[in-house]
Amino acid sequence: MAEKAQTAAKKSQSRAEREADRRRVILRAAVEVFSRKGYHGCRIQDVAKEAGVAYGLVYHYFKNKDELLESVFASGWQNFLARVSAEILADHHVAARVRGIVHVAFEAYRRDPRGVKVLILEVGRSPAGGAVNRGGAFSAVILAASEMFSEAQVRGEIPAHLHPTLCATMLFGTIEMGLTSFVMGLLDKRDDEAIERARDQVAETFLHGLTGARPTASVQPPPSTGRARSRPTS
Amino acid sequence: MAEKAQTAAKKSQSRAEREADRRRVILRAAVEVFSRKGYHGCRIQDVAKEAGVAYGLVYHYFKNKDELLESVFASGWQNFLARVSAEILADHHVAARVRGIVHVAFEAYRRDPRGVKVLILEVGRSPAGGAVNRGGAFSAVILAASEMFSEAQVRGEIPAHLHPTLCATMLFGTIEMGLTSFVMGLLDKRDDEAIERARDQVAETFLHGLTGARPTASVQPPPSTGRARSRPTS
DNA sequence: CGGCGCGCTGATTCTGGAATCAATATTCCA
DNA sequence: TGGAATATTGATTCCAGAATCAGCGCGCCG
Repeated sequence: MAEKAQTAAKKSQSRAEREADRRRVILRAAVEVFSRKGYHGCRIQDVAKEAGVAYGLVYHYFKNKDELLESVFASGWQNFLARVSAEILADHHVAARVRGIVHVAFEAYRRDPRGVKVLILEVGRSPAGGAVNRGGAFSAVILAASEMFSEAQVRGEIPAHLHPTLCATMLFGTIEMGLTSFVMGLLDKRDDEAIERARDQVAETFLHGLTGARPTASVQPPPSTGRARSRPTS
Repeated sequence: MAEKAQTAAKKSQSRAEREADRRRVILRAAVEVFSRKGYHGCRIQDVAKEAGVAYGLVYHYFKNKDELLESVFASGWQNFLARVSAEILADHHVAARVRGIVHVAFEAYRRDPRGVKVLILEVGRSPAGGAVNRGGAFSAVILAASEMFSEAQVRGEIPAHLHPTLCATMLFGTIEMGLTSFVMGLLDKRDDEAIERARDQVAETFLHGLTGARPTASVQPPPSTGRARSRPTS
C-alpha cells in the first residue's frame, strides 16, 4: 500500500524510508504501551501519544487495533522463531540444542525485555477464540521441538518412554516461567549476571533434573549454529 | 448480605440455600463462558444466558464484572492453593513433595478442566496493571515453594548452587505448560491415562532431568500427606 | 515559484457493552 | 390471605473508546 512511492529512484526512496520509520516507531510504541497496560487496557490514543503522532495516523498504517497487535506479534515472533528453528535444526546432541534454545530465549529477553513481556503475557496467552491467530505459530515451534526430541530418542540420546510433545511443552514452559520470574519482578531484572545464571540453571535443570543438577555448566555458550556470533545490535 | 434471612430455622435456611445455589450457578456459568471466550471477549449477557438468568441478576450477586472474575478466581484458587500448601508443608523428602504438587495440579485438571483453563489463561496471566489482583496470590505460592527448596538445600537434598525461587518458578512453569498442552489440544485431553502418564513424566523429568529420566516412576502416588486418599468427587 | 497531492491531524460519529433502575414476580411470615 | 420483603427482569442510560473523514499544510515536481 505504501509502495506506490516507488516511481522515482532516489527521492522517493527516502520517502518510503521515512514511512517505514514511522511504521516502526508506532510498532515500537505499541510494544511499549502493551507491555505497560496490556492490550485491552490501552487505547489507540495511548499508543499514538507514546509514538508522538496523531492517532488517526495509526489507522493509516494499521487497519485496526487487532492488526496492530498482530503486527507486534509478527515482528517479534518471526525473529524469535527463526533463531529457535536454527537451534532446533542444528545437528548436535540434543543437550546442546536445548542449551541453544534456552540461550536464544534469554538473549532475546536481555535485548528487549518489553517485547518479550508482550509476547509472553499478551500474545502467548490470548484465549482461544481471541483475535490474534498466533496459536498456530506457537504450536509450530512446539511441533518442531517435538520432532527434535523424537529424533533424539531414535539416536538414543534420551529415554524412549518420554512423550516428545510433552518434552517440548515442558521445555518452553520452563523457559517461559524462568523469564516470567523476571517479568514479574520475582528476580532482579537489572542484574545481567543473574540473568545468565538463571539461563544456565534453566538449561541444566531441564537436562539433568533438580537432584542431578551440576554445579553450573560454565558460562561459555554451547556449540551451536549461529547463536554465538554477536549479531548487529538491531 | 444474604445472611439476613437467618431469622427463622428451616424455611429461611432453604431460601439461603437457593440463593447460594444461584450464586454458584452464575459462578459456574462464568467459568464456562470465560473459558470459551475469555474474560474480555464476553459480555455479562453471555454469562447470564449461560446461567439461564437475566443479566440484571448477575449484578444482584456480584458488584460488577471484575468482582465476578475475582470470585471465579477466589473460588478456584483458594482450593488449589490449600492443597498445594499442604504438599509444600509436608515434611518429606523434597522429591516426594514435588511429586505431590504435580499430582495436585493434574488432579485439579482432571476434575475441572474448564476451571483450570480459566485459571491458567485468564487469571494466571493478566497483565500487570490489570483488574484482578491475584498476582499476589500467585507470588505467594512461588514464595512458599521457594522456601521449600531452600529448606531442601539445607538438608542437602538438592544442590546448593540452585536459586530456590528459580526452582519454584520452573516447577510451576513445567506444570503449567504440561497442562497447557491439554488445554490447547496438543495432547488428547480425553485420555485419562495419558493425563496420568503426563503427570508422572512432568514430575520425573523435573526431578531427574531429560537425560536421566527413569522409565516411568510407577503410577502409584508418592507418599504424601493427603493427596492419595481419593477425595469425594466434588 | 506556484500549485497540487499526500501524509497527517484530531473533532466527530458510531458501536458495543457495562451498569442502572423502575417495574413485576415470588417468597415468607403473621 | 394480605402485604412486606426480597428476587428477578430487561429496557434504558451512559460512556469508553474504536473507527471515520473532511480538511490542512508540508514537500515535491514541473
